[in-house]
Amino acid sequence: MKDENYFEKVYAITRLIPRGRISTYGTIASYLALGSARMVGWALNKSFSEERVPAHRVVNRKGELSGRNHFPTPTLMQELLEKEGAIVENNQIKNFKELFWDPAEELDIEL
DNA sequence: GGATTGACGTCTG
DNA sequence: GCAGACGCCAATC
Repeated sequence: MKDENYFEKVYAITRLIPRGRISTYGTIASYLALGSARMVGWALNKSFSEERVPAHRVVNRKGELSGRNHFPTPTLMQELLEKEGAIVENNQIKNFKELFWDPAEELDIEL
């Protein structure tokens, strides 16, 4: 029973994302030293079956809602992001830079 | 057990 | 600056 699986780490980080904040696969992957951003996407894919993880707050490096197609409804992701104050246009977050959240930042505060 | 795919990222052209 | 190809690591077929 490896509780310390890489996807559990991703769950923790994704759940720690504050409302109105957004993170990226590469940042999380780099922080968790997963070695590949794809691992993050994979973990989030399982997250739907595991627990309620705000995966809609996690987007690719371009700030694009790449995973919206995997949501129950392709519009759900955008709806949630807009509801949290994010400006989504053309399946891409306009104020992505402003809403960008880094796990290291949160860790720095905890430390 | 091998080959392909996958919610991505970085490099080269 | 944009487009295309390769690389990552794991799970699924």
